[in-house]
Amino acid sequence: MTDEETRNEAANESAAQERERRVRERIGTVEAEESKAYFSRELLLWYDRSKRDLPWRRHRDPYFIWVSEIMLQQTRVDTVIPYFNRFIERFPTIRDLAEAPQEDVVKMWEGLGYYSRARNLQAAAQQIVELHDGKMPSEREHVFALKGVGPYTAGAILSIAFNRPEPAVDGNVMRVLSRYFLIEDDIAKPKTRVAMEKMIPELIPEGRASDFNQALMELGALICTPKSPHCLICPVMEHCRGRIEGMERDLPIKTKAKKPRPEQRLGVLLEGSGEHEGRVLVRRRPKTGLLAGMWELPHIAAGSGAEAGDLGLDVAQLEELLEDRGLAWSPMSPYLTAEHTFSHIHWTMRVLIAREESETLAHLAAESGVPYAVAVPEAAEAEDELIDEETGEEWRWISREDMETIAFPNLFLNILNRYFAGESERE
DNA sequence: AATTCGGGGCC
DNA sequence: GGCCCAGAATT
Repeated sequence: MTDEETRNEAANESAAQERERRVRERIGTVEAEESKAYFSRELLLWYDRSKRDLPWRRHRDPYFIWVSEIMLQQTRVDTVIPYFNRFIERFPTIRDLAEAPQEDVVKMWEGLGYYSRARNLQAAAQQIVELHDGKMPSEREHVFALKGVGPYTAGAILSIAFNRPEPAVDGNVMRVLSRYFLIEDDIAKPKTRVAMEKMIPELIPEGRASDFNQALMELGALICTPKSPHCLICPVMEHCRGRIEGMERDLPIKTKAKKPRPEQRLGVLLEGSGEHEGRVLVRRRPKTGLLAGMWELPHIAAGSGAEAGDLGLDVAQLEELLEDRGLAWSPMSPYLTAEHTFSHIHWTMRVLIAREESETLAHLAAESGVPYAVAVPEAAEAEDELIDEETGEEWRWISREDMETIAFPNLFLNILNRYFAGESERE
């Protein structure tokens, strides 16, 4: 074999390898394309026969879609359904929502959590009335400009209500995509969501954006569930790389959240007497921060640092809070202890109970040396309502009937409902 | 990019 | 008891 022949041979060889590489690449591409087309096709077929009958799916009213999507943020479908029905009954149109008192809107949200969602929802309704004649806009920038509407919700409204081929990537979608395409990026990172949003438009079949995005989430909710996905009945299991590689239980990859920091709180349920008979003292939280603007029983941060565990010091501090309001009361006794976990804080709430004493009785008791009248306010100007315009903090004596109009977070809602129901559970 | 916003259901 | 959920706003 001459040198030239050898070179030709080598050239042919490398050309053949090159052809084969291209063929493989093409097959890979074809497989990838078929895998995508298969995914979209089978997912839609499955959705058409399996979709749930949900209240907001009975009409394609952008207002209903919008309200449902806000409620569904970090919240399960089963939890949302009764809230959605009550909300739409109370506020049937965007204009009704825009014109309602804010307390009514928050009251309808009571127990759902993330209460800024309710305030933002109403603020956005007012935006829509002012800027869009009370009708939900269908342009991306206008939808995105609404308060409380981020990348997911904007995409959900545009695709579900207006059938626009926009991505609506939530936790469900990231879980499904990470398994089907075996994507090992950390879904806790924003850039992973952005990358997945880029994948969506080419997966959406022509004219089926609304159904496709809902189908993706429906699959995540019903089949491709977090812990043990139901691969055997999954409509796209044949080409799911996560399942094929045996990785379905390891995906998606998500860095762990920190656990909530513990906080001890000491609260008081003060029963009114005299003109406050049958009422209970409550306080409205500042309009920013945790549980902003919600009502609660008065409470303080208890035992931190060196004084941890010294209930006496905590009680003294709690009493000072009431004295500042010009109040007097009979001795406090343990009432109950409740736990409550937020996403970033864990409360252990000890609640004491006491009965209001009129100023006169308190004075008399003090003068006569009766031991249980523990506080005599110097400047007793106990008004029924005290409002701090600066912070939004407010105090009020409320009756059982007031429970129907002012909004409490679940922790206090449960305590007060039990109290007004007449149960007397003591520690 | 990290933290702050609730609450409940499930394993 | 940890994890997750049809996330957005703020820092």
